[in-house]
Order: sequence, then C-alpha cells, then structure tokens
Amino acid sequence: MVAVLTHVKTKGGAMAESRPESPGRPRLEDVAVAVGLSTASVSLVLRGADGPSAATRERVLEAAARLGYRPDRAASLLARRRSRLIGVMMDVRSSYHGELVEAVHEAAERHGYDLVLSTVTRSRDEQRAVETLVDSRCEALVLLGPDASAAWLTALDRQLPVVVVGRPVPSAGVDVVRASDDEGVGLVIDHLVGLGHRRIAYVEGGPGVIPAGRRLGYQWAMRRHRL
Amino acid sequence: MVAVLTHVKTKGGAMAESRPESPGRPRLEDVAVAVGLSTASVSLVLRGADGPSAATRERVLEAAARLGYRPDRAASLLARRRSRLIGVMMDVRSSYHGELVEAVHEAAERHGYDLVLSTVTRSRDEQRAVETLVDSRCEALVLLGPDASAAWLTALDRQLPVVVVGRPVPSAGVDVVRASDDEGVGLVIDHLVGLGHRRIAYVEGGPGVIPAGRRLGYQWAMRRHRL
DNA sequence: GTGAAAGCGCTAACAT
DNA sequence: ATGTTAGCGCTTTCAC
Repeated sequence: MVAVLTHVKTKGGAMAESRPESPGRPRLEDVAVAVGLSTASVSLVLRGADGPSAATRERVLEAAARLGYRPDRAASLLARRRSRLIGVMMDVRSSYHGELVEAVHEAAERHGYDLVLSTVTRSRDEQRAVETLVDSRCEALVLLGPDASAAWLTALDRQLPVVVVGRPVPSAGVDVVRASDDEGVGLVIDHLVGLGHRRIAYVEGGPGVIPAGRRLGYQWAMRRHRL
Repeated sequence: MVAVLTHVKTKGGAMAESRPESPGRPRLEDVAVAVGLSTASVSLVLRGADGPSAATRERVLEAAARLGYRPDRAASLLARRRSRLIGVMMDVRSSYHGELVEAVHEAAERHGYDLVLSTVTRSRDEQRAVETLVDSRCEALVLLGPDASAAWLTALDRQLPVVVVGRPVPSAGVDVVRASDDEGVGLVIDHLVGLGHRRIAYVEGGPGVIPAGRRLGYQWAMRRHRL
C-alpha cells in the first residue's frame, strides 16, 4: 500500500547537480543564426506576424523545428506588453472546480488567453494563492469558491478585473452576475475578455446546483458575440 | 439554471483598454529609491539573504510593504539560474489527481520548490500541456495519468527528470518506482529533489487503490531524510 | 522585408 | 555591507 523507495532505480541523470556544459536549450538567436536572419525576424515568424515573406517563414519554421526550439515563457512574458494571462484560484481536489476550470479554459482560449492555475492547500491559503497569480502578471482573476472576507477581495478588485464564483460576496462594492451553473463562467469570461472588458464579480446563485446546460450556455455566448 | 448575462453590472474598470498613465506596479527599483539603496541590496533583503544588516532589512521591508511591492515572477525567473519549479500535468476534473497534486505540492514545498500546474482538456492534449511546463523552465515534471506512448515520454525524460503516475509505462528505458497510494508521490518528490536528484519514473501499482497511509508515507520520508 | 538596439524587472558576480 | 555592471531570452519601435 505504501510507496517503496527501495524500488527506486536511478538512471544517472541529475537535477541539482547542474548539467555541466550542457549547451542549454536553443534560444531564438540560435534559430536566427541557423537561418542567417535577425532574432527580430525570427520572432515575427514564430508569432505569425504578417511581415515576413512566405519563403523566409518556411526556412525559419524548418530550422526552429529541427533545432527543437521552444520559446521561453518567462522571457516572452517579460518582454511582452500584455500577458494575455488569466489567473484561476481553485481547490484542485474539487472536481467541481475542475469542471469550471475547463469551461474557463475553453472560453479564455477562444480569446487568445492562457490560464495560470493556482491551488489552495492546507499550507497555502487563498491570499497566497492569489498573490502568485498577480505576481505572474495575470490580467484578470477568476476565484473559485473563495472564503474571502470582502476586505482583500475588494482591494484586489481595484487592481484588476476579478470574477468570483461559488460564494456570495458580502456587501462589498463589487457588481455581480447571478447564475447557477458552470457555463456561466464561460459566459463571464467571454464577456470579460471578449466584449466589454468590464471589471466584474460573479456569484453563483446557490449551493447544490446541477452542472448542466453546458452547450446551451456556450451557444448563448457565441450568439451574443456573433461568432 | 443558465447564466444570465443581463444581470451583469459593469463597474467601469477596463481590461484591454490599457490603463492610461497608470504608474504600473512598483518595481524593485522603486523600493530601492524609496530607501536610498541599490536594487541589489533590496533584492538581497527581499530574498532573505544574510548580507544586509538588520537595520537595513527593516527599512527595506517597510518600504516594500508600504509601496505594495510584489516581485515580478517572470523577471525573477528569467534572471535566476535555477527555476526551482516542478511542473505537474494533470486533469483538473479528477479529484484523485487533485489529491496527488496536494501531496506533491507539500513535498515540493518542503524542498523550496514551487509547482506549475498544467491541465489536459478537450482541446489541449497531453503533449501540449507538457510543452507548457517545459517552456516554463520547470526543472522536473510529474505526469499524472498520462496516456503517453513511450515515444515522446522517453524523449522528454532525456531532457529532464520525469515522474509518471497512474499508468504503467510500456517497456520504455525508464526506471521505475512501484507503489500504490498517493503518498508515494510525495516520497518520490522528496527523493527527486531532496536526496539523490535521480532521474526516475514512477508507476502506480494498480487501479482502484485506496488513498491512505498518508502520514505513514511522510513519516518514512522524513525519517529517511533525517528531518 | 529585415536588422539594430533598447529595454522588460530582476539576479548575480565582481568590486568597493 | 552596499553598489556596479552585465546579462537572462524575448519583443518592439524605428531605421534601412
């Protein structure tokens, strides 16, 4: 029943012991050099900009693939103006939260946003979980079932758009959406990032709701957005 | 039952509409200037290095708090040598995975590592989920229930330490730990980052196991590590 | 269409 | 004990 460490067989690799003179992963410059272009051009191609010619594009893509190039998220994030990131605070152990996250993920994806997940644990409370998200440059936050006192919740809301799901927020000065299924979240995200970009808070209608009507919700959203 | 968008009340904030001349979040330099020190010193204080004097520390911490300074994760990550990040691929909708994540999180935390969560969804397959983790500079990966063909799994394992949980890996060239409860994961992480830093793979003994023996597992780990 | 150069905010030697 | 100076890898004007 219990894990047996003696069954561990090592394979020689090391983690802490810094890989000696490992070439390190290929950088944008490596690709640039490989095709005899500037990093600027390569960057454009890789991001699908319309500047580069089809021929150039071809060569760059080939080289990038051949070298196994992967963009460095941290570097990219640091250099970019907008992060296009939406942070989600949740409890990973809740499959209900999981369903919501999936819905949020799909909605966000449609608008070109990526998700950053942060879970609450026994040793990591909600505020710390949220801090991680803010520190990660998220442009908006979705808080699943926060036990938040209106205090820091509203303070947070003054910094960036925040959506709260699952528990009624006390009489804070935040505005609210009422709904009772997980599709509402998708709708809210659509609304949040796709349309008005309003700063809003969302509160589930009540407990014990039956997750359903998924498709319906999305259809509504799509229709509203004329997609 | 379905979310009602008409209930949305805006609050005037905006997301896309770049906050005009917002001062932007305070940077390390802002804190440095506030206390009349260099960013280097401030960085040291904030990271709890032992260089700075108690007096200096005091002032820096005060200023940081007053300005509401929060370190930029991307910038920090980019500048740092090691990321001290462990990536976890999972299915957020599975509360079993959630339990495992919590265990992994606690183990990782004890060794000063942070977790990066990446979930598989209908539109995001395992390989893409894992790519995100690699691109995020994770030093090691924990894959929960991957349906991986040995192909890219073993290729991945050549780049960095990988731990697989939940499904037997085909006859790949990876070494294995056998166990049957989620504590095994904690143990493996301990082993992975705390002791030998070995490159290993972990395979759950079988399906339908009863998550139990949590404490016991940890006690074993602690004892082994003399903590 | 493509390149040069200036950062993004932070960390890490190396000086002082 | 604190400051200086380079970068980390990428994006982004602005020239060419």
